[in-house]
Amino acid sequence: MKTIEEFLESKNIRVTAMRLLIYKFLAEKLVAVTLSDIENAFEKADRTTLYRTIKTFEEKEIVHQIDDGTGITKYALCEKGCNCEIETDLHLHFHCNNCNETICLTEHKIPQIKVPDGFVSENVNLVVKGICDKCSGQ
Amino acid sequence: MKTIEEFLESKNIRVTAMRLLIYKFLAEKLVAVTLSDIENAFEKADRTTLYRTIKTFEEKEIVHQIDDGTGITKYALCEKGCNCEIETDLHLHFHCNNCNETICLTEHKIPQIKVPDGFVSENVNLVVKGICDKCSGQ
DNA sequence: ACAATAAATGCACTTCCATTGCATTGGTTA
DNA sequence: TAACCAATGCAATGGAAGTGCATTTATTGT
Repeated sequence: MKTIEEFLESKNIRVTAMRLLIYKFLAEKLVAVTLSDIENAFEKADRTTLYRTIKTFEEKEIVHQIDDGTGITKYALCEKGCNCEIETDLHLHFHCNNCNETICLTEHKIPQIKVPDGFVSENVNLVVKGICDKCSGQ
Repeated sequence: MKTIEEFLESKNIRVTAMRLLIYKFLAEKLVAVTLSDIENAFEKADRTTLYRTIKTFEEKEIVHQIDDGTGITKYALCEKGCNCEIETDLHLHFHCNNCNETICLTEHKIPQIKVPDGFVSENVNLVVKGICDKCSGQ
């Protein structure tokens, strides 16, 4: 078990206090978060720093971006099993219409999608919307 | 074969010059368009009018909205076979990373997606990204 | 045909998120 | 320790979505 510091360094990400905090915040969250979510969690930090930190994490492939159709970009840590750097690795995101949370269903792989002749598929974005387990249990 | 006027009236949409123009514009396009696309096509018209016209078309279910992950909402006319008013009717959208166009693949239905226990699926958004037939033929 | 009514349009404005430029701070390295 | 480069913070911009209100246009009833 590596420390977070070691992990970040192994990904060529310089370790700073802010980055550690943001990484921990993402790690605690089980759902994808927006920039504003992070902003609200760290009122002291500047929005730009958070933005650029996330972008750095994205470039270094420890975070991936999720477009769940709410119009606001969300981000989540890549987990074991998430090979989002491999374009053909496709997993599912679930957006709850009730609590508005978006969850990575890393273990749910997407079936191969057929496209018409002449089309080349490089990437697939699949978002299922509905009611999540927490909300449906109410 | 109904005229456009008759068609709009059958959907309880009042016919105006602007609406006819916008409808024809959408009908000519084989791809989904953004509000800005429409705006550029009709420089005389106000953006608000275009915006509200599209919203009206959407409400009356002759246009559907597409979220292709570019961050900009696109719209396309519903075609025969597109029953987008039925939430379980799901068809595929293809976004070309080369020409940036988004196409409705109405005839390609989405396979049933399994979600974990406790999750209720109401709606699915599936966008395949890659290279379209026109661009791949180059 | 005309007045009353309702819908459509146009203009101005606001909000929200994403993104960039630039100056400053802070950490690394020669 | 000086020089350098990356990270941070502040300010500002841009783009898209959405709203309020006044005006124009169309519809309806008398």
